[in-house]
Amino acid sequence: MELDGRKMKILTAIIRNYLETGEPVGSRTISKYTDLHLSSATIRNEMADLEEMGLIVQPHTSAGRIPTDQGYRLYVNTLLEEQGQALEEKDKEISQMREVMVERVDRVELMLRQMAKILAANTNYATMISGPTLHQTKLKFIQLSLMESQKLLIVIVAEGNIIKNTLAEVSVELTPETVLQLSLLLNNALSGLSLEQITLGIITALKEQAGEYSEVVEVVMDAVATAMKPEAGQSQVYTSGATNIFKYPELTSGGTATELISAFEEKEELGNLLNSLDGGSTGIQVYIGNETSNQMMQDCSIVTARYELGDGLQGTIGIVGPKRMDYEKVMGTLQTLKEQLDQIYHKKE
Amino acid sequence: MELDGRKMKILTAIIRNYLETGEPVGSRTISKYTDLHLSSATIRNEMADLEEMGLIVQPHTSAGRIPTDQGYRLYVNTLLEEQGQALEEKDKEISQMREVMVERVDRVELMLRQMAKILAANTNYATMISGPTLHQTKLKFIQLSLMESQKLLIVIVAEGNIIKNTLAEVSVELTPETVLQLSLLLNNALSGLSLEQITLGIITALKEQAGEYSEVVEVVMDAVATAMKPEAGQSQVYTSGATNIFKYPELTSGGTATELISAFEEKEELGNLLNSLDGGSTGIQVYIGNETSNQMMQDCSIVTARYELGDGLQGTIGIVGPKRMDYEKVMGTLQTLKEQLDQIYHKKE
DNA sequence: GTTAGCACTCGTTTTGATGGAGTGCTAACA
DNA sequence: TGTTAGCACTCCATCAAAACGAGTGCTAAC
Repeated sequence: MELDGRKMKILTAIIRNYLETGEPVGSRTISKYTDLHLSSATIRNEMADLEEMGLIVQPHTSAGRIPTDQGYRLYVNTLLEEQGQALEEKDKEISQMREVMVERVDRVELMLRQMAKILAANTNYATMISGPTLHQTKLKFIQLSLMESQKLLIVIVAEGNIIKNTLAEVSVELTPETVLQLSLLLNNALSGLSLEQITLGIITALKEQAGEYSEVVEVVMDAVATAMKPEAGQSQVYTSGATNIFKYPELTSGGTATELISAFEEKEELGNLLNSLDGGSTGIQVYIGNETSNQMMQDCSIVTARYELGDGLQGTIGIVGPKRMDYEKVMGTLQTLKEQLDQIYHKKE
Repeated sequence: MELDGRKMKILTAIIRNYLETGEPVGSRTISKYTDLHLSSATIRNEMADLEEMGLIVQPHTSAGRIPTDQGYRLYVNTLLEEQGQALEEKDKEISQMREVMVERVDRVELMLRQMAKILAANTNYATMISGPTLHQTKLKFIQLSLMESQKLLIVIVAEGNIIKNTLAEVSVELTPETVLQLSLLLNNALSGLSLEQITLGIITALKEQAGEYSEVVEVVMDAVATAMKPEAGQSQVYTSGATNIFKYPELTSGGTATELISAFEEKEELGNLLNSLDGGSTGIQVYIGNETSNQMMQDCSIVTARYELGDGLQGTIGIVGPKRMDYEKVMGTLQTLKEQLDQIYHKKE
C-alpha cells in the first residue's frame, strides 16, 4: 500500500485536528474538513488503510483515530522539509527576545534564565536550556590573589567572558610578590589556549619554572580543568514552565507528570538528557516519544535547537510538551530565536 | 468550658491519628487508643465539646473530626514548649548532614543545595532554603583586573568567602599601573567595612583621591552595592522535593498544587515569602494555614528556621507541607540541623 | 460520670440504564 | 472501479438510583 496525496492530506488533517483538541478524531469531522470533499464513509475507508500502515490507531473500537509516533514522525518530517522556506514574521516574540538579549550581554546566565521564561510563556510548554559549556573555548586570563598567606583566590576568565572562581589552600607560604610572578608566568604560558591545547608538557614546564611553588601551579591547573571541563556535572540547566505539563491531560495521568516535574526541579537528569540529544547537528531536531530512549519521556515530544555564543560556547535549548504539541509553531519559534542569537553574538565578536 | 487534661489527651490523639492517615478520625478509633480507656460514646461527648471550642470540626455531618488551624496551633504550641527539653538522638540524618557540610566549606552554594535535597528526602515535604544574604557582612577584599584597556573585571570577596564578580566598561583608558594603584586605594579604604559603614563621605573622598579615574571608583562602588545588597532580588533560593506535594491529596486537589509547584520552580516569590517570614526571631517557627497571610499557602503549614554562617551571613530554611505534617519530626530535624550549622561554622570562625 | 443501644445522616461505591459517537460492512450508484 | 448511503454493532461516558457503611447525637440504664 502506498501513501498517495489524498491519504497524506487526510493524515495531516487528522493530526492537525488532534493537535488542537487532544481528542480522537472521527471520520465525520474530517469529511467536513474544507479542502477535501469526501463523505465520511470514504474517509473511513482511507482511515482503515492509514491504520493498517501504522500511522494512526484507535484507542478503542468505537472511537476516532489518533496518530501513532510513526504518524507524528511523518508529519514532522514534512514540516522539516518546508522549514527551509519562508519563515513568516514573528512579531511579539522577536521584540520580546530582542529586549532580553540586548539588555546585558555579559550576564549570560540571566539572559538564559529569562529566555527560558519567555519561551515557556510563549509556547505553553516546558522549557529547558543547558547553559553554555566551555568546550574548546580559549582561556583568556587567570587572576591570582592572595587572601591569607596560604589561601589563594583563583579567578579564571574564558573567552565569552565566562568567569569562574575557586578558593584554594596551599601548604607553602606565599608573598604578594611571588603570587604576582606566578600569575605572570601562568598567564604568559596559558592565555589563548583551549583546554585541549594545554598539554602535560606545558604543565611540567610550568612546574619546573615555578620551582618550590609548583604546588600552586598544580592547584591552578586543577581549577582550570574543573572550570572548563564541559561534562562537568555542574553544567547549569535553566528551566521554566514545568507546570505547563499540567495543561495536557495525557501527561497528567499516572505518575509521569510527577516524574517530569521532579526532573525539571532537580535538573541534573535533564542536563544529561539534553547533552545526549544534540547529536552534533546544528539545526532544529524533533524527538517523538521513545525516540529519546528515555522512559520518562515516552509520552512527550522534545524539540531541541543548538545555540552558539561566540566560538566554542554552545548549549542546547529544549522544549518538552505532549506528542500533540504544535510542532510548527515551536519549530518556528526556535528557529527565529536561534537566528537572533547568532546574529547578535556573532556580530559582536 | 475549659480544656482539662483528658480533653487535651483526646485532642492530641485525634491530631496524631489524623497526621498519619489524613482521614477524619471517629470516636471509635480514639476509644481504642491505648492510653485512655473510654468508650466511643464518652469520646463522642468530649469531641462535641472540643468542636464547640473550635479545635476540631467535621467535614460533614456523618464524618469523623479533623483539627482546625486553631487545634493545630494548640498542638504545636505544646510541642514548642517541650522542645527546650531533651532532643532524642537523630542517627541517619546527622551523619548525612555532617558529611555534606564538612566536605567543602567554601562552596556554600553547593552545600545549601545538597542540604535542601537531604531535608526533602528525609522529611518527605518540600524544602526551600534562602541563600545567605550578606547583610552586615564585611568586605574582605576587592580585586581589579584589566581585561582590555577599557574593560575591568571586578572581583569582590566578602567575609565568609562569598565571591562575586562583575565585568564593567569604563570610558577612560586604563593602564595596569593605574589599576594597581586604584586597587590599593580601594582596598585600604574599604576592606573590613560592612555595607552600612561605607558612607557617602568615604566615597567622595575616594573619588577625589582617584582624580581622573573617579569613574572607576563609581563603577566599583556600584558593583559592591549590588553584590552586597541583601534585598537584591538575586538572593538565591534553593529548593528540593517540590513534588512531594503530590503525596498529600489535600494539596493536590484544585489548582493549588500547580500553583505551589510553579512557585517552587520560579523561586522568586518563595524568596520573598521566606524573607517576610523570619520575623527577627532566631528559633524554629511554625506557620499554620493562613498564618503566613499568603493565599497560596492556605492549605499548607510552613516550618522555618534561621541559620547563620559566620557573622551577618544568614538565611532561612523552610519546610512546606500539608497542615497535617509531622511537626514533631520536622521541628526536631530543623533544630538539629541548626545546631550542626552553628557548631561547624562558629567553631571555624 | 460512663456506657450500651438505636435511629438517623450523609458521603462513597456499586450497579444498571441510557445515549451518543464512531466504526465496519454491505449494497447501491455513477 | 471508486464513492456514497444506510444499518447494525461496539464501547465509552454520563447519570440516577440503590446499597453500604462509617460515624454521629441522643436517650436510658448502670
